Amino acid sequence: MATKTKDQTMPAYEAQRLFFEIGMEARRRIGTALSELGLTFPLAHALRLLDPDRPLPMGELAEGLFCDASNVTGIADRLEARGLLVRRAGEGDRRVKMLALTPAGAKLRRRALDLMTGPPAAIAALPEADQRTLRDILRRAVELQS
Amino acid sequence: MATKTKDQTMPAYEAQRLFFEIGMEARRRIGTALSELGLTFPLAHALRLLDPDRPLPMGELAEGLFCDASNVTGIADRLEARGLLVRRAGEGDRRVKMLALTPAGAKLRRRALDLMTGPPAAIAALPEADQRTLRDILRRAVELQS
DNA sequence: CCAAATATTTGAAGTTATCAACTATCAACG
DNA sequence: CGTTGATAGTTGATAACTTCAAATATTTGG
Repeated sequence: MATKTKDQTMPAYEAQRLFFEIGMEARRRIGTALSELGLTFPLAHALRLLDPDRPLPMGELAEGLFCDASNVTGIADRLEARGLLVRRAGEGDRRVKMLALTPAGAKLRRRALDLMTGPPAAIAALPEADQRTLRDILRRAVELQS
Repeated sequence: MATKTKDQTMPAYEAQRLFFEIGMEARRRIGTALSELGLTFPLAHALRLLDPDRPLPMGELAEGLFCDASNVTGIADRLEARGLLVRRAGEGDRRVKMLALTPAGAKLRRRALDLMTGPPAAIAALPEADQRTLRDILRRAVELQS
């Protein structure tokens, strides 16, 4: 009978490899497009997490970015220097500073989001039936991992 | 009749969004695992592109990493300092330097590759039929984009 | 009130990135 | 030949990103 050694030809492995490849390509493409907006990945991810209608404490942004709080200081500095957000005192607790997008920030965020989640790369080329199937499978994958 | 505004509920868009989400999660997971090997993404990608059996000119590594040649100098420096590769003179053309993995480099490369393409994340949790379908669709996506 | 905990900032150090300038080598043409 | 121009790699400057440790300001709880 078959030994339990997971040989690398199993569908999961090839799927993962393809996933990796497509992801790398997408990352390159998005990175190039972002740099044309004057954005880097960290700045773009910060914008992504900043809801234009709901200021976010810096600490929560650090959580969302999975990075040290001290890192967020610099990121907020750069975004603030470009007029994309303002630091506001937290109500009730003057230790916290809320990051609030300016109109310019909200506008740039919209453009960055469109780049990041918008025009599908390899996926757009697929026939619609495949797109639907892919969506369904990825939905299941996301549910299962959580 | 339907206006041609691509509404964001089309399967391609949601599939792309899910793809993005799964990719981000995978990147975090892999980044953490790589750091336990003392590797960063650039170093790991460099290792990935270095075939243990075929030394690579530094310029070609720069192409593969989509970065400036001067960047590769530093990356090669760090890998060389750790005994993972050696610079060898190119045969015939003494301008080029070939990067050749040492046995230690080849060993660490294997471990990094296993992390990067190995244990599938969300995908492993899927039923095998889904994995097969996913693989087939991603294959088509890769073919179509090239 | 005082001590401990929390939110943010600062400073040091290392990695990554790009650009421009430099060195060394090669290739080719007259 | 020998100069001229291209090519491979390095170096130095500058900037962003990252983490850690230390400092500051504020809050919370005993």
